[in-house]
Amino acid sequence: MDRPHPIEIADALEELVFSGEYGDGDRLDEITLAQRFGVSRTPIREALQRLVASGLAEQRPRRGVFIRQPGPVELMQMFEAMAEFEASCARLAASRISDAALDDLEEANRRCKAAVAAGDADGYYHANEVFHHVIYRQSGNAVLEAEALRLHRRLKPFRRVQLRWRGRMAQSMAEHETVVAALRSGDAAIAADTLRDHVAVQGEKFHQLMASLRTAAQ
Amino acid sequence: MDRPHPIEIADALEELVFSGEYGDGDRLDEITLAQRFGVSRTPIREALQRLVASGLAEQRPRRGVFIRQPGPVELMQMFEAMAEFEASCARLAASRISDAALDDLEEANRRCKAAVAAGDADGYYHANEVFHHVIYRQSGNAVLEAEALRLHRRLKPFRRVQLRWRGRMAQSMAEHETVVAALRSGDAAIAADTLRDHVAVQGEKFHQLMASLRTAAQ
DNA sequence: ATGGAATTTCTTGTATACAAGATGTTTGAC
DNA sequence: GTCAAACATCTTGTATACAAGAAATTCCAT
Repeated sequence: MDRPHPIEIADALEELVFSGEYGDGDRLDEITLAQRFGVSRTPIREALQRLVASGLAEQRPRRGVFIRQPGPVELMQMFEAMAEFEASCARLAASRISDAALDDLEEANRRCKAAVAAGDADGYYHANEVFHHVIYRQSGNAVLEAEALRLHRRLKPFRRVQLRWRGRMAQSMAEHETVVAALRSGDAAIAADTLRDHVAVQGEKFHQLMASLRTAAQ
Repeated sequence: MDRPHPIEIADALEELVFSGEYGDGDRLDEITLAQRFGVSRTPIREALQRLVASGLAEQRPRRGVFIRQPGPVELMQMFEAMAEFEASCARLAASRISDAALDDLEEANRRCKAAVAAGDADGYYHANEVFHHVIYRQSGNAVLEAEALRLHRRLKPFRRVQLRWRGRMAQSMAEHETVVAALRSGDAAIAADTLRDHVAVQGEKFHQLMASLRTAAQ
């Protein structure tokens, strides 16, 4: 890009954080970034504030802004909150979802399964994402949808570890189908509870992985 | 203040929006604000970005930032989302709340009732706020708590209209007590459902008010 | 040699100058 | 008189200069 907009810079920085180029506690030097993106400090500072607002970094006055990767505790809380948000979306969607959206969910599930069969990790994640996004949308509540999307996006880098558990995918697919069935029959409670557990399990699995890594490191 | 920090400016602007000095669609002129706060445009721009990030204003490129008061539809969605957040907090709090916090909830209820009896509107709102904040905190989930606080704060100016309904307060208090009882006995479902309805009713009432005002205006 | 204080350097925060786009007005042609 | 185009003005966006506080280094005293 010739003269990147602050919002583009913020997105690029986000990508750098997600891709692991910046780790927890790293300071984002304004001058360095200004040179890197070929702009002055002003738009860089705007982009940094955007990062701070999104919770990806924290600002210490007169010190600078620092990358703030969530620790194990906060991550668990994020997964738990995600589970609650999704449950809420499912609950509301149960009485609002359109037939077309139900078909979309089933289509997404088909693609998920196909991707699993083909060993296509990217395909799986994309289809899985579509599945969840459709439910957010069908909550019929743009505020809730936006919050769910935000947290979902934030947790994206941490969901990948799920792959490590053999057999989890099959169960995951079964849960998806239970959710669709509940939504089709308008059963709000089952849809909500199933989806809540479905997401919460990801948090559990992640927690187990963290624990095992921690143990292995010692 | 001598040289207000951008964050202080943002808070002040927020107050001006909540107090009604700025209405929907008003443009926040950088130069005017700079003179008003006795600083240059730079810290003003930072404060404005903060407002945009919090959803209170929207930025149109090369046009400026404009106050964006939520319309009736978005307000209903915000109340609905708030109800879901509170239900989630209550659900989690049911198995995590401390005895001390339960006492705090009952104390808050006592103050609520006393304020109602004394016709002390401010006292009522403060005690009511404490009640809800304790539940957020006792969810044991800082992420969820932060989201709930954010939305609660955002809806603050719109909750006041509740006063208009006679008899609502007594029912509201009864709902509070049902919630406390459910939390004390660890009944997550009842706590969640009661609190959800408790908040959702506020949205309903608000909607009715909006509709009546709309009708009256024609 | 080590602890501490002063100074130097480096970084953030603020002000101002400049660039570029958007809006509003004036002027001219039909 | 009306429409359109050019121009003037105003506002946002960016760069840079300057101020102020924090960290690091150096220097001195013990």
